[in-house]
Amino acid sequence: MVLSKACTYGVLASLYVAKQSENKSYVSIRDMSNELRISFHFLTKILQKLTAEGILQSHKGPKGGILLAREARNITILDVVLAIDGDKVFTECVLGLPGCGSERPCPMHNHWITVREDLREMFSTKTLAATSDDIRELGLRLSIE
Amino acid sequence: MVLSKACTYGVLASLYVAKQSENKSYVSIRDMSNELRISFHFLTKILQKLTAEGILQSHKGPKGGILLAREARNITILDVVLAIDGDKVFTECVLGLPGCGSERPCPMHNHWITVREDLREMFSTKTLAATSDDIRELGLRLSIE
DNA sequence: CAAATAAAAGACTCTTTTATCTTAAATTAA
DNA sequence: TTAATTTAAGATAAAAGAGTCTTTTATTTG
Repeated sequence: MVLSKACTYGVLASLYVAKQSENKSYVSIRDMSNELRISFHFLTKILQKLTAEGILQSHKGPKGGILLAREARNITILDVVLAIDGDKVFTECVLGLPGCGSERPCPMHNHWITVREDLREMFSTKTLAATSDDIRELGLRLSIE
Repeated sequence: MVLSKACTYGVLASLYVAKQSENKSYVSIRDMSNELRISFHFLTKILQKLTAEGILQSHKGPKGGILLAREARNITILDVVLAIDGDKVFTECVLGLPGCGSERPCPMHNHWITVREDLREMFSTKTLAATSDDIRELGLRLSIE
C-alpha cells in the first residue's frame, strides 16, 4: 500500500469536509465516521493530527466539529498526505537502501525517481476544492458503499 | 513503502544471485546474507517462497545453496515482486476503496491508474540479466554499505 | 450554574510484518 | 557409514500499524 490506512482515511475525511463546507457550520466527526464507514475513535486521532498540522480546525462542545483551516483551493491532497505519512514515499529508495541517491544509486534509482515524482505530482495538482467539485459533478465515491 | 521489506530483500537477493551466476556453483545463503546485510533466517524464508514460485532452485547439503531456476534474461523484477507481494500494488485503489475501478471510481482513480501502470512497467522492463549487467558496469549498490 | 454535547487525550487490544531461534531433513565427502 | 554442512520448517518474539475503549476537557444551552 502506497499510503497508510490512516492516511487514506485522512484524505477521504478532508474531501468530505471540503464537500460539506458550503454549510458554514462545523462538520460532526460522528456523522462523518458513519457516512465514510470509518471507526470513530480512529478517525478522531487522524483528524487531531490534521488539526495539529494546521489543515483542519476543531471546536469542542455542542455544535462543535471540524472545518478546513484554510480555503479548500489552498489545500492539496499532498498537504494531507505529508501531514499524516510524511514525505517517506516521495524520498525513499524503492529497494529500501538507506542513502540511495544520484551519488550512490540502487539499480532502480533512475527509473524510480521519475515514478516517485509522478506520484507526488498526482497528489500536488489536486486541491480539495477542485477534487470535491469533481466528486459532486461526476458522482465519485468517498466511502466503501 | 511501495514494496514490503521481504519483497525488497527478495529483489536484492535475486539480483545478487544473477550477478554470481557466471560461476555455475550454488550461491550460499549464508554468504549472501552476510554480504547483503540481511538477517539469515529471514532471508531464508523469502528465498523459500521464491523457490516455491519457480524463480529459484535450491540444493541442500555441503556446496548447496540457490540458483536461478530460469535464465536471468527470462526473469523480470516484476516476477520477483509478484511472487512475494502479489499484485496488490498494481491493482489496489490508492485511497483503499474496495471495488474502485472505472465503473465506480474514487476521486483519484483516473490519475492513479496511469502512475500504477508506470510502476508496473518499471518493474516489468527490468530483467535480472540486464539489471545485473547495469550493476557491474555502473557499480550500483545492492546493500546498505 | 448545571446538564448535555462533542472533541482531546491516553490506555489498551488485536493483527500483521519483521526478525530470531531451534530442530529437522537432505546431501556431501571423508 | 558417519560427521559436517546447508537448506527447510516451525515455534517464538519483537515492533509497527490498525482499531477500540475510557476518561478528561471545553463549549453550548436551558
